[in-house]
Amino acid sequence: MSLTADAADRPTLYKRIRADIEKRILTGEWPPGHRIPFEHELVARYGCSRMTVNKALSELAQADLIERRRRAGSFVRRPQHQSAVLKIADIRAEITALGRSYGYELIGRKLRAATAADRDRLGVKKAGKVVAIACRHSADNVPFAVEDRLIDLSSVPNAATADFSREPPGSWLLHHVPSTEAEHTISAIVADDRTAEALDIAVGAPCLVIDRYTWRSARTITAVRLLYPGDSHRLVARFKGG
Amino acid sequence: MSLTADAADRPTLYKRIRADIEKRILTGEWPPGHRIPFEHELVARYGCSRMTVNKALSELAQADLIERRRRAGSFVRRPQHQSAVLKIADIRAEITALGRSYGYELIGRKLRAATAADRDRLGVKKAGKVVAIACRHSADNVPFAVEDRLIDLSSVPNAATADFSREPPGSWLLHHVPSTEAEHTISAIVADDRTAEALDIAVGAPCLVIDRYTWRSARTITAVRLLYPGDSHRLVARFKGG
DNA sequence: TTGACTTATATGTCTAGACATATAATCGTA
DNA sequence: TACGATTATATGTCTAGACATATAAGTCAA
Repeated sequence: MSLTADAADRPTLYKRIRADIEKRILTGEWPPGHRIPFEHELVARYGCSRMTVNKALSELAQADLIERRRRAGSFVRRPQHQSAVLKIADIRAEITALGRSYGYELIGRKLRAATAADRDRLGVKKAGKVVAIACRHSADNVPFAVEDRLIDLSSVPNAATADFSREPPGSWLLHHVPSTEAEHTISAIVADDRTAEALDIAVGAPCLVIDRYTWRSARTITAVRLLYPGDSHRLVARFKGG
Repeated sequence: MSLTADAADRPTLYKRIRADIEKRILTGEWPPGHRIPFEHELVARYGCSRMTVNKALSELAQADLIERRRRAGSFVRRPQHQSAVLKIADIRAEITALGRSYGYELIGRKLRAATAADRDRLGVKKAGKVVAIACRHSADNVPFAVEDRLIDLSSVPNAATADFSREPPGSWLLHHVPSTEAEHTISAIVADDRTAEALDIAVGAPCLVIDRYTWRSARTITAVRLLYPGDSHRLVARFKGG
């Protein structure tokens, strides 16, 4: 009765159930640890089948807002201790998203047998060939970031002949290597002579550093270090809920 | 037949379907844009009901791995342009997770009517009272981060009388204010005299800066700036899939 | 008190249907 | 050719059941 009669064009039922519960959690009405009603109670309250409330609760569980325990019930999870999520975008996308013009410039490219330092950076043990690339990204013709990259040719042989003078290696890899996993490390340094010159900032000025290490099913692909002027560049992360 | 007879103790069917598809996407066998089999085809292939394959596909859609379009089918989504997720943990948790001892020290606390600068920092227009707190976190008795925080008392009146000499304001807020939203900005600066002294580093040394602005349903709660020694502290972000 | 066994129950998964709905494709018409 | 109406179809949601399974709680004996 409540389904078609007075529903008008509200969201679907399971979404409304999910939103109802989410709201109570987010407002603190149901604090962490609180047991939310059993499925059969929600079935009675909303006058629907169990599959419908189950779908709502499953999605809340997937979003880590609640924890479900057999025989015991479903419980509001305690917040993940002020954790947040930061999106590190592709540089070109980042710049164009700001409505600025993107510029790219290859500084240097070398093909060589991996040195001990290279192997260390890539986290591989065996010797092999690598491409080392240095390049610069700019926004509205102002240096935006300098990139220092190593690509493992044993994983990406095509990279040996790729033309990085026009296409940034990041974009190239994105289009030539299927989905990968990556680990980022963010830190801060002060600019040395070379960095200062490349970024057109003062020696000793602060720089934000992003080190990204990328692999694909246990095979190292690439290691890259990005340097941004620390006072002008900012990474923004938003966090919502639980 | 295939369910109980030869299944042994493999994962449940819908999970297996989801994993099968996910694998093909991640290995590149089904590249971005590829149309994955229709539900009724998967029903035939796995010999199950449509609800089962629907559950698998719905979860893949929720994870942004595929896009579902009515009448057209389900398609592999193109990767989210090298975006990543970074967890910014609570400092105490961060330190104890590293197996180091956590130390906390209140440097200063002031209750005052909000100055123009305070209001700007909190993003509020009306005048009101605020608490300004300066404190320091340490790991194994070595300075780990200095914190400079502003709490809006019109949103959190209790904070006026809270004892921040033993409990860090971050933990206190976590326990006294229900779920909030936050925005983080990460940048780099060089240490000035005061910062250098507080962190026991050299003047001019690089520092990682996290500015966090927290609100709750359109009400500002707190604004905090955390300064970390840039060469020793690192934020690590992992990225998987897509 | 402790440990082993039993039972009750909430969640987990699944089915074989149903109708709703957005939209790609087709067809007819101006 | 271009546009508007129609149709076919894949997904979206939902039902009223079913059995599986982990486990909290109760029971009983050592």
